[in-house]
Amino acid sequence: MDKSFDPHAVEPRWLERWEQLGAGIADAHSDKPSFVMALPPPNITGALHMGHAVMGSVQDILARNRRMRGFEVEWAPGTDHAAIATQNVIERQLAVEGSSKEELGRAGFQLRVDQWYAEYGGRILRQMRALGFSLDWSRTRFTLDPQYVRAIRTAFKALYDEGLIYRGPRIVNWCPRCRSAISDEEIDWQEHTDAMVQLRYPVEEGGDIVIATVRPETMLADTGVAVHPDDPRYRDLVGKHVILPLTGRRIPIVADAGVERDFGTGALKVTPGHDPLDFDIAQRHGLPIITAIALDGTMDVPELPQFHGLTVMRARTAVLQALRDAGVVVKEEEYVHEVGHCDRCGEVLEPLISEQWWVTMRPLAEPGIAANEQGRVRFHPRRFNDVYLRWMRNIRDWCISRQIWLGHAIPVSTCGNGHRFAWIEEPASCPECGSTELQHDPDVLDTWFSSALWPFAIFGWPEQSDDLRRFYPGDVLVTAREIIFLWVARMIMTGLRFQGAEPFHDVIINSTILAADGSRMSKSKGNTIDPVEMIERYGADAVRAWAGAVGTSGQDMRFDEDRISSYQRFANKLWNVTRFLVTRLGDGDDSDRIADPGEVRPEDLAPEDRWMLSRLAETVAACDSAIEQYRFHDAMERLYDTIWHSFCDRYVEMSKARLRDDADPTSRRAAAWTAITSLDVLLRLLHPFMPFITEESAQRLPGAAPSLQLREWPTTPQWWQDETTQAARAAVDEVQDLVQALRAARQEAGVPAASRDRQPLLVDSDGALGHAEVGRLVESLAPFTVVDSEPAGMTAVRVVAGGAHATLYVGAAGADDTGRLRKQLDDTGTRIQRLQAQLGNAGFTDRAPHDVVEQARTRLSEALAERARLQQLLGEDAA
RNA sequence: GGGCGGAUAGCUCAGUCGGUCAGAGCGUCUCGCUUACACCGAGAAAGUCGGGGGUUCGAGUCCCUCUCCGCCCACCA
Repeated sequence: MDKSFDPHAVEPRWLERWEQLGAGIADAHSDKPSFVMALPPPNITGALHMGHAVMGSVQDILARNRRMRGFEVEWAPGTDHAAIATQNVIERQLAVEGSSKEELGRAGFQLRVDQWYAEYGGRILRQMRALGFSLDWSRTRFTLDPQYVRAIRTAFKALYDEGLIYRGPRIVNWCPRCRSAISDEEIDWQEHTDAMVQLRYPVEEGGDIVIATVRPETMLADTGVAVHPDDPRYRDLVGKHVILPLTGRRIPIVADAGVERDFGTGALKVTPGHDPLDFDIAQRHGLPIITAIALDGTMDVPELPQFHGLTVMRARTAVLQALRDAGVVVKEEEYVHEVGHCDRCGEVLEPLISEQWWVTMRPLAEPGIAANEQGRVRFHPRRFNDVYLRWMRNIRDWCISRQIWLGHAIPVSTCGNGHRFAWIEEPASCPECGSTELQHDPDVLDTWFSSALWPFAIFGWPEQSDDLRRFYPGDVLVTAREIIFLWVARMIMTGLRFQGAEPFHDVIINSTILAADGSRMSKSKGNTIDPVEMIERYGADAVRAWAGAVGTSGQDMRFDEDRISSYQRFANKLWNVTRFLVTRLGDGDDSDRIADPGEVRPEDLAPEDRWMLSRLAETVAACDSAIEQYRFHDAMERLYDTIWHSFCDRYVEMSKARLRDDADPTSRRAAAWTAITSLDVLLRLLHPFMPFITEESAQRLPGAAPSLQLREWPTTPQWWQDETTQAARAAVDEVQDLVQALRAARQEAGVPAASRDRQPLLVDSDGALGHAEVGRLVESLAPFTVVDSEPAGMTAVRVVAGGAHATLYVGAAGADDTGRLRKQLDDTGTRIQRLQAQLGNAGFTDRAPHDVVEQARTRLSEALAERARLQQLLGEDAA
């Protein structure tokens, strides 16, 4: 075995082995209980980022844990076509090449898209494989697969026929760059500082009214002025008309409760064609809608040639100047507000009127709300339940049409006689009148419409396949906070609508990884971290262990590379303790493998063996509880601590002498059995977190299985926690406390902390183990030689640690231990005082729980014993 | 404007029912290349738990309030 763990030599071997074993492939016909998760399909817009690594690692912890616990685990991978995002990426690429999608044409563009998906889709899947994710690669899906397309059309047609999908002119968030509508959830709000201007509109019947706006250019499309009905300032003006400057249009003043009296001047110009609130007001008052901005984001006002064709920003300046010239500008001031941007391309959105397809959400949301309220779908951390419910309760209709090239065509046609119908297989003629003159709807669907069907579409729906029957509903979803509305909520709604059951019962929101300076990671800032780079640097196990340790708090987490490297060292530690056991216990034939020590009788076990078994039992219980609560960081920390500090630093150190060739055979076999058993249990517990190193180590154990994934999850026999074991556990803990105190005292006495000179040591207390045993264990952990009598010519340094005390002897340096003992006595005294005060308080003894009071009593008696011992030693000095 | 989250050692973070909860890793300092591991070991220093009030026998933990960060939602133009 190599002296240090080399992840890059080991990882490919295991990836191949798992593949050969088909470890991740689920059997739809097995009689095991199933456990199902769908991996959130990454967008094929580039490479993986740290978020994918965290999300996937968290899921793989569960997948491997459940597999070892006897579940038929289906963890389904796939990728998403991400229409707008991908189209933007490719268009940008074309622009760099001096080309464009228009130049390529539809077919040429599609070719380009297919190439892109083939190249990057494959790359993303390979990256996830490199992370060791035990996904079911045999069921890899893509949202553009023919079967998947069928699912989308089936869902669309069902909702359409039910009347839940409709088409209509509404004000939408329009992205002039993507040339498409987007949904409310795809808006990226950013703070802008603009000028708020007040304009004086003359009232036809005399006087005027001053309105406030940050978008003066839209006044060209004003069709009214609105004030609050209860506003005394304007009550007399309601019903009158203003003459709109620049255009000369005569528009009414209306009263609408949607107007905020306290904002601006309390009077609002109504531009229904370019503002959502104004659109609503216009609807309520029957005001006409005028469009002044075209789909490309330029002014569309042919009757005003001085503005026609200008971009919105230029028009803003030009119109404002014209208004100034006309003398209607009353005031201009800076104003900070939120402006919507396209979250795919960053362009400022333009609210405008267009014909779009919509889904009526309310009837779909109701069952989704109930599912959460009744605890059938729960979010972790808990607070996300409220986030989900608030959105669901205020849900609005969903704009699902997009005016782009890439994506799923809306499966609707209109015939020459005006009949419109949805279809699953595109028909040759109109089902109503037989007309063959069919017009295919030009729009495509919002990508999230297809994603919303993921949990059942991947299993073959609408076919009633074996997979669908077996793997729906699933169990757990692990995903990022930012897509709770875009994706999670919609999956719940479609699952309930089309399958009659929620797609999962637990939703784990994983942490968001921020850059080291606390800012968001983003490609534009160039501060993203590629997980593959981290794997190259530290190994996949280290990246995954880190992900497990930080992934489930659901909170923001600053990226900390040092923390990843600490898990690389941990892997190396584990590797080396395995290597140690192999060299000590290797079988003769094959020096790379540990020999089977055979059965061991419990009565042959030494106290430290039982101490270790007791720790193991605790660790298994702690891991189980942590994993069941999705507190993976607890499990990871616990394993790190038990493996490094209990097993390596303590147990193996205490057992080294017994593991030598020349040790007593019975004792040696007991130590070997305990060490091997411990390592075996710990490797199995750790496997979901660090699959590669654990597999590689486990291969060295006697009777190793081809993969840990085929092993059972560890359980512990009752006797690992019985009375004898508990007693041994306490006694050995006490020895360790004594050792620590001895080392500190020795250093204080002037012996370098790391000196290997073995000082003589007189063990004064017997403890539960007896003199000889305590002496043996102390010698195993620290550089002391236990003696029977006080050696001559050396200075005694007395040490008291809880229930134990000993005297060590250092060179005649004249070290004085009374100062230290006095200080210890003082500390014990204050501890006693505090405990006595607490126990003397009736409020405490009466109201605190019994075990807490008992604990305090125990601590007090321990402290009293320690004080007595200290006083005794110091009293001898005085005498 | 409403809501949520965070503020704990120099740094990154744990801390569940209020009762050994003042913790880990990294970093720093001392000392040691002890044949598993220097990707290591032994030890040490280091925190008014953001500020202020309150509840309680007892508060990092519960309540109120303030400050500073971050996020989500929202039709104040």
